[in-house]
Amino acid sequence: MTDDAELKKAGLKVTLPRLRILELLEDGQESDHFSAEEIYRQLLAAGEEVGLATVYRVLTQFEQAGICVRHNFQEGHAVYELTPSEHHDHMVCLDTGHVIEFNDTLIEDRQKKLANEKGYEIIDHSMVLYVKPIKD
Amino acid sequence: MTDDAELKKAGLKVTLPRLRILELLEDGQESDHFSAEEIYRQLLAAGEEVGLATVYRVLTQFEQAGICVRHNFQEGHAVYELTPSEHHDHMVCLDTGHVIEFNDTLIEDRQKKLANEKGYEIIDHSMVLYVKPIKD
DNA sequence: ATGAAAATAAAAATCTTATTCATATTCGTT
DNA sequence: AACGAATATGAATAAGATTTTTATTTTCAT
Repeated sequence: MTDDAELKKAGLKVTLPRLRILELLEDGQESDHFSAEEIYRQLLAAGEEVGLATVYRVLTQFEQAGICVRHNFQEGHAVYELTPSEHHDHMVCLDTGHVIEFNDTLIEDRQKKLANEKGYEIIDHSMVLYVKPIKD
Repeated sequence: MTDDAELKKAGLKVTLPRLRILELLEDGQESDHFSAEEIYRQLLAAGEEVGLATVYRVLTQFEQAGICVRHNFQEGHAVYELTPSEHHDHMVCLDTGHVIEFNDTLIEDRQKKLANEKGYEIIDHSMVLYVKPIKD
């Protein structure tokens, strides 16, 4: 689907800031998770005249529309990534800050089971492994 | 170990704010995870003359000393609990805010295995299940 | 008891995110 | 292609959480 259509489907008017932010998220998709501040600086660096308030507003709208998801790692600010087609969890390398995505059905199933045993259903979950490279 | 000794062992001078905050964490241990603001209000309510800045400072020191651990759930502020003797993860009820602690070695082992497969060792991890009661 | 080192309270600063508001842009209808 | 209502924008400001600064007070080894 085109970015244009993606925004319309979400009931959002097609504006330059929204297109640029969506493109940014799509471009970096494999490499990175972005903070609002990072997106803001990249837009400025690219010559866009955008306000930080707009970045936050748009990211919130994207999140509500299901276009992207927000993660609260431990850096004191949220990071966003395009909503992945398949759910995944994260490893964050404490040395490099690199983010690795992974998915494990064994864990997912177990989580459901544990919640059910306590009388709950899982609405959402977050699992982040903070790791360092094994030295050998 | 006495609170007094606990502080000294951490290289922290024994002061009233530190004792009071430590007591608070110990008292509520089973029931709750506290935000800095909550601790501050409880101390004020108890007649202590303590500054919010001190609460934050002391909590940070406690965390560095390993006395307590900080969690970043999704409420916009961190919560603290005494460092548990056995590691556990959390379910947070989205209806009531209630926090349930649990531990599952099956998941823990699997996490280690997944990290190792990618060439990493786990330094820390966080797993939070956001849940709602099953209606039947 | 004394004094150096460390801790405190209060205020102000910071950082992240949200809101207000006057202006500008989108887009369905002419 | 222009109009106009609805919506979006940017700048400034506000709000909430946490940290830092600074002058004063407290701890604790002597």
